[in-house]
Amino acid sequence: MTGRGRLHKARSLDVCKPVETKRASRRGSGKGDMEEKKSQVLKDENKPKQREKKDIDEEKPAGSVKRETCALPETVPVEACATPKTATCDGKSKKLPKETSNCKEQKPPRTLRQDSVTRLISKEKSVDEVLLRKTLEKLKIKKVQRSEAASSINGIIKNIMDHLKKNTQCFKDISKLPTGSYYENLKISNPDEFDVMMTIPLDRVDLQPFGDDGAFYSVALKRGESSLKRFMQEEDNTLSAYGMLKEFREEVKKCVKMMKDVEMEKKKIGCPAVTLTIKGVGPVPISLDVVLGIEVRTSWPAEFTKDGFQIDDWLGKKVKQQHMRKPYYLVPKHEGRAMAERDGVLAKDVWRISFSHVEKEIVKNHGSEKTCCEDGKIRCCRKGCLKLLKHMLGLLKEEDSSFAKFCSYHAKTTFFHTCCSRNKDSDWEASRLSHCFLMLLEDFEGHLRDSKLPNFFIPTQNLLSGPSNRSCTSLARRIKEERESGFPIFLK
DNA sequence: CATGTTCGCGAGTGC
DNA sequence: GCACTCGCGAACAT
Repeated sequence: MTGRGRLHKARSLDVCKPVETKRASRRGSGKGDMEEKKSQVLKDENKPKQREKKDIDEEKPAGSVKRETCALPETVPVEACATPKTATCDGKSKKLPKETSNCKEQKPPRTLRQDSVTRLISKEKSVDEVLLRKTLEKLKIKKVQRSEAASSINGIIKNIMDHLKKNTQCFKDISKLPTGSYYENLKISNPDEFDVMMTIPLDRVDLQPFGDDGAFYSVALKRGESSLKRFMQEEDNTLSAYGMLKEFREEVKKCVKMMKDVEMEKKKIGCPAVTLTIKGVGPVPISLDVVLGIEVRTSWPAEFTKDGFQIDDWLGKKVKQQHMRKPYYLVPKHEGRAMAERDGVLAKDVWRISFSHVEKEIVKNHGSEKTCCEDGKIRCCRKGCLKLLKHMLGLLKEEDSSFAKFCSYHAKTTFFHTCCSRNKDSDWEASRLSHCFLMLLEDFEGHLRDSKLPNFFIPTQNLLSGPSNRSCTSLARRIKEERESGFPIFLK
């Protein structure tokens, strides 16, 4: 009854989408009556499909071999990887890259002309390509694991929210904003890290830059009643990040104390998160970052992203404006020593702008065309590339502790920059995974060599100011090695 | 590869 | 305001 009405409304909102359903459009590309009949048959059994395909299939080996990619990594000779671009094993039909394989007469050893026959290229699978796909496969999160982790985490979040709403004054208006890689579908390997911002709405604040990198501010409330009054310092009305986070922490602690298998980690200086560790779910402990945040319900001040966030050519001017009209968030985070002082403000009381919500939004909506990655439309490999980069960085960190200061946010930021310079969906076509990944790596190496990686939103902030130049160049060199030798690191 | 599942999420609704 | 349901998309699974 009401269900109908709802459906209607939902549909009518959807103005930009094509009217036809996916199924319809898929069928729309059907060949003819014959085909249509066939497709009915196919539903029952999908064996008989020779007829017209025949000519095309000519060069394929007998159907016996399906695409089993599994044997590959072991069989890939390292030398073969050294010439990734020209190594042309036609991945689809035979999965063995050995040149000795005799199953067919071998192809003429032609070098690929890049642009001439794009058809061919998409058929070709370089050695890299296969390894990368295999690696991505491994990085997938298992359904059961995800399910267990999600229900555990969701329960905890709900508990905390309920507690804050019922038992506190200052945090009673809180809402949750899930962010970070899990919620962006970029998490790899295990669902073992969750980030949830708990946001308090606030209108009308007065920001004063703290330091000169443009990311940190002191926050003064306008006069008037506020449940946050007790966190305000008398003299200047600034809101104490430290005081508020402390209180927040204590409340979360009260509530978490009752939970089995959940522990709270020690406070980390300057860190806006209350980190909870959940054991007993899945093979590894899960860490849940609960981040206190202030939601400021006004458009971003223009100076925030002056010269930054340049997505005009990638996602479009309109999208950019939409984002800038949305609220922004502040989290209790500072750099350096807590008691460092500037203009009468202590570092421990400053806030950093957070753009997690925008990051999430653009990761989910990452195409220059709105339809990118939708069914039946161009699929891209952007996310795949980023996952691979994150994975590689993780592995390199494991093997060399001097890379400890590099983090996945460096990967993500690099990725955003690369998306801006290669901004068309066709630059990222799914079939060109290895090509795209190589580009991304080269970009990353570039940033590392310069020791410069501007925050995507606040370009005055250099995210590589932490790590030493030495470790930057060393990481760059290491990545280059991997890139040029066909990613042996992924074989382990 | 088509089809089925589950989770995340926004919109809508009813209390 | 809030909690709940619904329908859809993304990603995993078969």
